[in-house]
Amino acid sequence: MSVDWISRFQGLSKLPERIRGILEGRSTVIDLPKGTVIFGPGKSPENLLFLLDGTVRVQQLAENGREIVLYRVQAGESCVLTTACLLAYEDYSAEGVAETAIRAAMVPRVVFDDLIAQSKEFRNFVFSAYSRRITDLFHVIEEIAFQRMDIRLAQKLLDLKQGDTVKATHQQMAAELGTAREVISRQLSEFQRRDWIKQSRGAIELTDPGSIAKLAQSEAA
Amino acid sequence: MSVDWISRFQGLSKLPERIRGILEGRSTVIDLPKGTVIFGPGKSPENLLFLLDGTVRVQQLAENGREIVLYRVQAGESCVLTTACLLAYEDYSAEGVAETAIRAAMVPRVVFDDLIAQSKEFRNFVFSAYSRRITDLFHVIEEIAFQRMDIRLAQKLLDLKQGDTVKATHQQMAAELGTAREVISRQLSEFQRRDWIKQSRGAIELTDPGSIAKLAQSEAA
DNA sequence: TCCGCTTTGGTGACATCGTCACTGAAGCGG
DNA sequence: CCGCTTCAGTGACGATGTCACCAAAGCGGA
Repeated sequence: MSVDWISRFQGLSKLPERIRGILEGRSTVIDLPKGTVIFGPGKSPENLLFLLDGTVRVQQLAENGREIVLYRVQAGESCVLTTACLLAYEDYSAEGVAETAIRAAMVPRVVFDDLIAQSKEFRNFVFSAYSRRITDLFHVIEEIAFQRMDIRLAQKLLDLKQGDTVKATHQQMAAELGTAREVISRQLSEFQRRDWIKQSRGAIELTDPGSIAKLAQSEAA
Repeated sequence: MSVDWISRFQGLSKLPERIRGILEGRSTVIDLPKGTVIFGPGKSPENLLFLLDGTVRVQQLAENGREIVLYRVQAGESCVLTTACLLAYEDYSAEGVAETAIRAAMVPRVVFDDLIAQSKEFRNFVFSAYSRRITDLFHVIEEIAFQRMDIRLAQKLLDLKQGDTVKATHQQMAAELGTAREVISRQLSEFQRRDWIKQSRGAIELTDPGSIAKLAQSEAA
């Protein structure tokens, strides 16, 4: 499995040749279909993943069926954080789902621990990944607690747009923001009334991204 | 500064003698008065702290003056997480404040990195601390996004009570839960109407902790 | 002791958000 | 075309957040 996937990772480019060798030699590249649950309640993986292609959505489920997206892991990042967490505390309700078909490098825990011990560069990569995630979580908390829903929705639309459309149902947008579907429906109706968007079943076309961006900026930190 | 503070840390008890020696020899025990800002925007410390006595409150400030308590670091835990974060991303608004007078062991970054490299036990301690914090943050997100305010307030009252009273102003309770003072005032009025509490300036006496606990449990995960 | 100031808490009015119940339209497979 | 499921729209109402303002409690100085 000696594919050169390491060079795709910004933070791993400075690894010494020897460490690169270990990481490359003892990892396995795997492909998983869209929708695969990478980790979740009662499903802690034995291996740590480095994401080569695709994205993983990490979300939290509540008892009442509501859910919220915490963050996404993009290609070139690692799932270290949540994975490591699960190893320590098994009893929480966050899960990671392959949002697209994904390709990832799988590294056994022992190898990971070994690399941490041996390479300062690898440590930097890992701790930097943790930091990124934690600041993401801080950001999520700040948004939920203090930001108006219309502004958050505007930001999310810009965040998720591909070209000038967002492919998502109102229910999915609600899950993104941790709110109820009805709230999304009303906000989108209002956006449509202002001619900012055109709605169709399962998709939202941004006809006036400028105005949306203006709203998204209006009180952002 | 060869005080034996390490034995106070549950997770460090299994450290090999050699590692203990390094940690003990290269750390400095310091005392800080109540209210000291340990870290915050534009104030990232050069050293990592292990908290021996007292508690540190980690909170986030929003633009509009609102704030929310993210978690507390108790004696026997380390501030590794947020400290490490700050080293990577300086631009966020969380800060750590000494909630009481505190005593802490200060470890330079280089020593910390060295210990990570050399000791598997130390790595376990650090990663376990990260995991704890991250699950805390997940919990905070879940509470903010999905839980009713009266339930959250009841939980917080039980959490913060010393004896049968909570010493805090309505404003401070609001900051604990990331809400507005008025909301706290109204909820507490309702609790008082039910004879669950007695209010006085800057303090809340829990006269019926049982009923409060019942509410706190009512929909908790 | 009284006065003036700050801090703390109380309240009404209103906007926003979450919940519930229900309706109807859009797609999809027979 | 029919029946089913999924998706979206809506009114009513309770819960929460915001704003403006007031009242009471403490506190320090005259």
